[in-house]
Amino acid sequence: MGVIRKTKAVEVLLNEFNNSSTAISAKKLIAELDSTFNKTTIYRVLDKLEDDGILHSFLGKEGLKWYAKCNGCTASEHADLHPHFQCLSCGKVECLTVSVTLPKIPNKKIETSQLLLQGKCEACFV
Amino acid sequence: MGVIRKTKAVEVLLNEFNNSSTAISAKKLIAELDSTFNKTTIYRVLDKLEDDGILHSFLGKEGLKWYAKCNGCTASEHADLHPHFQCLSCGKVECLTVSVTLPKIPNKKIETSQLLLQGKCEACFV
DNA sequence: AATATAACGCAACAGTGTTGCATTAACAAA
DNA sequence: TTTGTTAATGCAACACTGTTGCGTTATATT
Ligand SMILES: [Mn+2]
Ligand SMILES: [Mn+2]
Ligand SMILES: [Zn+2]
Ligand SMILES: [Zn+2]
Repeated sequence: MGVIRKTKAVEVLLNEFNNSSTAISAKKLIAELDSTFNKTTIYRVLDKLEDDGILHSFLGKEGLKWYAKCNGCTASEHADLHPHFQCLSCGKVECLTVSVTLPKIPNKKIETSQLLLQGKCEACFV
Repeated sequence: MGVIRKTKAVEVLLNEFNNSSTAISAKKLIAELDSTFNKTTIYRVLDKLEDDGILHSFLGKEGLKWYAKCNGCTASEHADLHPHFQCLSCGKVECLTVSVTLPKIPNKKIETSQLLLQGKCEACFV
């Protein structure tokens, strides 16, 4: 991939992620930017930014697709093996910087994994 | 919940799970039983069996819904906190009986978690 | 300025799962 | 066994997230 043009949509979406400390769902971006960009454009830009190693994606509750900024990823190597957290009260989703020790599974070759923790974020469980 | 009638659909679906050591996706059940039951019926029976603590569900690759037999769950208490494995070659999905040690997350109250391991099953990585 | 083509908007579609409603079947009571 | 209650079913239409094809527009290069 690569060769990405600096269009309005790319600029606006990158801004969203640079100004956010949390992950953002495609659904929310579409809702917010509905009047500015077609949803197809949003999906395509997110796809491309992921291909280019700028964003990574994962599935949250109900199979919704979430995106967040990558940390030192390139188009050829994605290292988004960290777990994610989703608050069941406010819906906020974050990348966690802790590392998980995966269980040893005999007779299986584990290539990747996804861990989604759910519960209450600091603001919600007081 | 509870008060479940022993209908054909319930019987057939329970049989599917009793004869399978792996998890089964709603998608596959619908494809297989298409000529026998309406997909709505299948979805509803699966829902109900889950409510009654007989099956548990989780999301696999691409957000597809998978079901598997529960082990000592009741309608009031579901303990399906085990991880799941999905083979990226043959698509097979299993419940894993290992226990995961969740990372300690400060300032968050973890209530539940989902760990999906992906890779190659024994039959596929030879 | 002219050109190449990536990115866009739009409409239609794909796939999984849900809902409303009339009909049928399970089960208990008579 | 017959009757009555209502859970379960089939069907069609829908909801929702995400995708595809294609003609048009905008970006970047020459
Ligand atoms: Mn992340
Ligand atoms: Mn399981
Ligand atoms: Zn919260
Ligand atoms: Zn396999």
